[in-house]
Amino acid sequence: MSQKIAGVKGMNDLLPGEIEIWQHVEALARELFGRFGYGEVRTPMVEDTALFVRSVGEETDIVGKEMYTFEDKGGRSLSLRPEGTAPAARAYIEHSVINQEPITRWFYMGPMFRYERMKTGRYRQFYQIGAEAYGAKEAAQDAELMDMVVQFLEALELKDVSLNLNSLGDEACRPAYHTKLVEYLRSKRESLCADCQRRLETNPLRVLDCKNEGCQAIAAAGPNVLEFLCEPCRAHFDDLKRKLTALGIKFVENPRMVRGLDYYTRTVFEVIASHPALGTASTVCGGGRYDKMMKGLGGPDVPAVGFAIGLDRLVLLLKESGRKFTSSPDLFVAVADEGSQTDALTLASRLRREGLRVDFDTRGGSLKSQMKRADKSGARFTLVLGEAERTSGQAKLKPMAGGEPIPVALDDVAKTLRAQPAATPAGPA
RNA sequence: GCGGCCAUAGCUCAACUGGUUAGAGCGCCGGACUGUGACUCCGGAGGUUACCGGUUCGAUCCCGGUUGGCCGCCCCA
Repeated sequence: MSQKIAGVKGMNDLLPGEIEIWQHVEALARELFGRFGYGEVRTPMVEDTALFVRSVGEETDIVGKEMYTFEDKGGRSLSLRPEGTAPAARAYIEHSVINQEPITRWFYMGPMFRYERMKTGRYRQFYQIGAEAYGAKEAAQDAELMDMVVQFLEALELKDVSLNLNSLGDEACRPAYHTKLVEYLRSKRESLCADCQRRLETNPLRVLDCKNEGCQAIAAAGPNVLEFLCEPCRAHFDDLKRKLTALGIKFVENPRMVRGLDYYTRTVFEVIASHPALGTASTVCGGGRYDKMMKGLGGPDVPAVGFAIGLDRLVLLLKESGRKFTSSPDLFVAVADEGSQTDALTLASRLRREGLRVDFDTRGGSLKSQMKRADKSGARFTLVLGEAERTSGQAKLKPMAGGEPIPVALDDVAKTLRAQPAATPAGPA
């Protein structure tokens, strides 16, 4: 017996029955983002490793220990993309888009890869839908982007989500805050948890969102990043809050929210969904402004702001909602006798050409078994084709939810079926 | 990367402290009803008990390893 081959750990198959949810979310994103003027881009899933090292940051966990990095046969160091912002920026630079238009709005969707310990809502191949706006440093751009996220989540009918907002300042004010924070945390070192004592040296900002109660109290009493913002950063943040309010977008100002990627300046935001099905994977969207990244990658000095939505987590929430996303056939064509199979196949073909969703059991078999299949398919109507129908040219549309069969000419099936009122949701007990 | 829990049919789960041929529900296939699904009844297929090794007269059960899944930490979407 040959060995069974299993899928790679942390990388999942999506089959019919579940894929419809993904398609629903993706279709909605394309439609809605298009309304906002965002165009879709597709970049390769593999990039030069240096792209991520220079943008995401060498010291981040993502680059430091989670990338799928390998050498190709030409000796190049390549990596499976762990996120989508850097590849999009690379494409933007490479195609000199800045010289063609002053403002560019892009979105993308597709798989990302991080070698991590798996959990609910966290996989090694996971999917993001992201958007990036290049060329506008104004707070209005941040606000428009967040409006798009909010409208997207609303359209998905997701409840219990909250938008967290913060500003990390820029190169003019962040260093002073950083120094002050480290100074303060050092003075409280003995009271911090073991993890935070380590973070103090590696990534002091991370102490701010430690779950430990003692650390939270210490962080809350420490220097507030928002109080260290320089005047331009302060003005930008205030402007953003005013515009969000004008848009009717509720947000929570959270001066202790930090993000794991190095490229952010000024605005950072997260959308948190509180649902038990997500466990600790409650962040469904994260984003922010990265005004310095383009230049850092050797491109033009172009400001940018973007976000990424975790599609896997959205799908988990939609599964929990119990909503149905599958669509059923309009008609099932059943064959009464073997001699009618070719005509049935031809009929099904014609009706599909006319736009109907038609199911048909190509194996034939007893009429009873075909009826069972028709029932299971969820088809609205079943049409039985046999010798009698072929000679008379007349058949019946049997409503699977119950009721009287509707006489129909074989030449008129699509028209007659479309004229039928939608099935009544109410059924007998 | 660290700590803990778990793995039996396609799915959800049984099988007293180690003891004959590993069961049920759902699903699937067929029949009762030979041109009509659902409800009911009857029957059938489907398992190397995740994998490898050990202890034992005997292992689904005990032990070790591997792989995979879940939870917390870390981190993030």
